[in-house]
Amino acid sequence: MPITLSSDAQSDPNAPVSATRRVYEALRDRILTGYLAPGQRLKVDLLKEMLGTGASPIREALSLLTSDQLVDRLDQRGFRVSPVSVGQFNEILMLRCALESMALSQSIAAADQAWEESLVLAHHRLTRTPRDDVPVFEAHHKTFHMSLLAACVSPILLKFCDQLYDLNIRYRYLAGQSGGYAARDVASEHAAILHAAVDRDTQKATDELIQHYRRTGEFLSARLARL
Amino acid sequence: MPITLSSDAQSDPNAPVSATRRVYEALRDRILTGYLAPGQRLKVDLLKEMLGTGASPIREALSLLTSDQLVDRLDQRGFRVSPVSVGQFNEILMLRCALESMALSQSIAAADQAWEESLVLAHHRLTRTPRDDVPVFEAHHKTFHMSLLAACVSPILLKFCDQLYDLNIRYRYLAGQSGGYAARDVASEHAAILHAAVDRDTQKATDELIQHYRRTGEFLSARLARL
DNA sequence: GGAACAAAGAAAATCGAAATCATCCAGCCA
DNA sequence: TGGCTGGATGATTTCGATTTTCTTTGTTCC
Repeated sequence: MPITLSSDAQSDPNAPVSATRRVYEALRDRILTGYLAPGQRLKVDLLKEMLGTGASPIREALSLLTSDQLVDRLDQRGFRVSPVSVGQFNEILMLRCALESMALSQSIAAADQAWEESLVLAHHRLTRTPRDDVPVFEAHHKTFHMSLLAACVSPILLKFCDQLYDLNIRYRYLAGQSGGYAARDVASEHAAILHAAVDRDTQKATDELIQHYRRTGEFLSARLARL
Repeated sequence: MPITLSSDAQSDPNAPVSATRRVYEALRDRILTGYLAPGQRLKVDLLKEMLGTGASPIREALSLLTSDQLVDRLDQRGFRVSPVSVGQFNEILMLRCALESMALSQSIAAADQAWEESLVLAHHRLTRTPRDDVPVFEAHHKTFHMSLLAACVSPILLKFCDQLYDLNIRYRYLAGQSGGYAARDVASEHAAILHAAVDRDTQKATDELIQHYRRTGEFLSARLARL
């Protein structure tokens, strides 16, 4: 049983959720956490049994994951988990620095009180979650980073950032969670970003954010090189 | 019968192409050209009849188009063509300037002779195509712009640029093709970009490219405001 | 008269089976 | 011996039908 990342809250909790959505989220979790390994073939029959549903929702969910770059569609030859590479890891790092800088600047420029308060809240929850409660910690971590950008008025840019965040998470799981964060003072990096954002200091906030990503990137690179 | 944009050449021309891919390309053309109007509901039964195929390929193609931001999936209530707005048009313009600058810089930095030659070829074909042969002109126009970026070593960035290009095209069709290009000397703008790129003048090339987009953007904005 | 409710109709989502396609291996020919 | 053709097998893709869900309309009750 893979760990779940519990994402994308439904607007109406008791609304009937489609099988496609359930399968989509289940498969995404399994791919991000590495339970489904990079490069692994995704046979529809096996997934049917694994998830207890028919072929149609499976294929639709796989199609959705294709454009998230988490699944490759091999025309007429099925699906597979997208492979990973050091090159792609560096590419994601570069793009996150570039795009999240833009998004954060725009977010701070359009900031209001509600944004500021939800950001503080997200940070508080992050600090209060032990790192070893991986699913909850990861959920709060993503919420914090996305809250930083949330006031940005560019939905497409936000979608790109969200996608890149998810792509990056795979590499964090691949490198192994244990010891990864403990070795650095990540909490103070988060706090520095938070304070700069709350102070509306665009330059400092984007600098701290990029430094945060670069440090994590160097750390993960070293670990990934050993795989 | 909508105009076709004839995209995405198959690697093997006589390979059996899946119904899903056919439907995907057909629907994408119809959405980009405006044959399927923004906001219009996409009933699977109607599309089945229109494209002469079953529900599964239709739904899969619609799922793929969802992540291209050309189709909205309304959970349990079907699909619709993504709506358009002036705000989104400006957002796309902003993002294209930012992302294509990055991609073009990287492309020129990694440029080799093969890239340069395919770029010259793409430009030549563009200049030799009359503007009123819309499908061919549009295909060559996209090929030229993508050729500029083609040496960029960041596939994800290229995918984002490609997606934004397609999103933008919708607005060009919406504003109406006739008179749009004739009113400006677009050909010389393309030539300026080409020469700067061939000269490996990164600064000039990105400047010209951004100016090209901004001028087109202003022109289209004026026309879209009248709709 | 208005609102809540219920039933009928339409549409979407899903399932199970049939058709299509790729792969693999044996047999054959050069 | 090496390469090619041709069928058998397993997987993918697709279709037709069923089930579930949403929407609309008509009704009843305040």
